[in-house]
Amino acid sequence: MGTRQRLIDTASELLAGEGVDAVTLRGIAKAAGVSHGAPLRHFSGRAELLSAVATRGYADLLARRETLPGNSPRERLTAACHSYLDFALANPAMFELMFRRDLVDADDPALSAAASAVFDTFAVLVAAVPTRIARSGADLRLVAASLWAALHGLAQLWLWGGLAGASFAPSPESALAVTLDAYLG
Amino acid sequence: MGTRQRLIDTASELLAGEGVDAVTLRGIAKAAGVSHGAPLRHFSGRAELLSAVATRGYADLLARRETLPGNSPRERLTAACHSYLDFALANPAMFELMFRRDLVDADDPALSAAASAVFDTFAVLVAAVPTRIARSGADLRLVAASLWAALHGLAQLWLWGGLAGASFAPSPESALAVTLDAYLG
DNA sequence: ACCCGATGTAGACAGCGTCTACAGAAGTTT
DNA sequence: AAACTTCTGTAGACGCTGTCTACATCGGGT
Repeated sequence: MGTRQRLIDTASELLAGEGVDAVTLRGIAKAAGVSHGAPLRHFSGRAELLSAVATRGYADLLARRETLPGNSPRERLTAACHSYLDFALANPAMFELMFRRDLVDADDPALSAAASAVFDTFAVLVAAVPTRIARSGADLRLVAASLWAALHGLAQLWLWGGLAGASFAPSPESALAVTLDAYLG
Repeated sequence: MGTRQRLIDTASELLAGEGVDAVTLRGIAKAAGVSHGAPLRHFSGRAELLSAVATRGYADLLARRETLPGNSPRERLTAACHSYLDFALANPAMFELMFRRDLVDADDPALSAAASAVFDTFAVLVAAVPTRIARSGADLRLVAASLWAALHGLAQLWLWGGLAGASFAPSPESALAVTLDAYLG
């Protein structure tokens, strides 16, 4: 296995184990057993290495779409929504990295392709379900974007800690149920 | 005006003008005309200073709720939703700071109070509107959280750049319209 | 008049990303 | 086979960051 791939693997493990702050070039290099300057032989800088990590994150997220349970399009869509939230809650650091513009090279073609693929497959799932909103004549891509944003905000706010507030303590699933009801009910 | 307040003001201007990366203790100190160690006389560290800045951000966001146009509760709710999105798009750096756990002290009581106030007033607005979902018997606080998350995700994804993708270029307003239709339609 | 806490300054330290100089290994060309 | 070039890794340096400490200064209370 080449050093480049080991750096990506090590960075992924470090990310999952220690959080996004621990993913430093020097820390990755040390964890991978190379000198602090070695990563720059394989990546132009930190952003490029983290982009490779984030790209794998999008790929993992997309892989969950391959085996969605459910017989009807509607069931598969709700399964996809659950899988998005599950991914974020199970891999909070990776999820954060994937949407941190300052840590990642937004112009990386592999990264944006992986991100687009995630959205595109989601849009396909949405288009297959005759939602109430779709019947109103709205652009289906727009509906998909809106629902995706709702999911994303749910994951983000939950990880942020704002939805576990004081007097009322909902579970992520219950909030998701309300969201899905709004769009699909 | 005390040095402490000037530091907060300078940091806010720096944040709005140069982005979240530019908000460094040393940069703020220089822009405020004091030595690099002076901020530590007024704040325990960077997180505490940025928490004060973010707290003002939540206060500004809340202030927009004071003068919402619209005669009916429903109109005021949609106005509040628009104002949330407008705030995020008009103050992207502040919006990012407000939800960056790593930059801010989550245990700061003033900060969490300001954040809670924003959500609470929103929940009040939601409770005043007889949405289709509310009629289904769901917890109104849960509905408010779900709608807030949808708004938040819309703002976040738009600033991230993911919603302005390739073949279809929606405006934030059109996406918001779909979201509002899902919850209120 | 004395003291002491509050405020600000300057210097130091470790850690960070990145650049450069250098060394060896590997492969290619002549 | 020899020479040269490219790839890969190391070590050190630089400027930046947040934070800590030592020192000066100033203002009010005893």
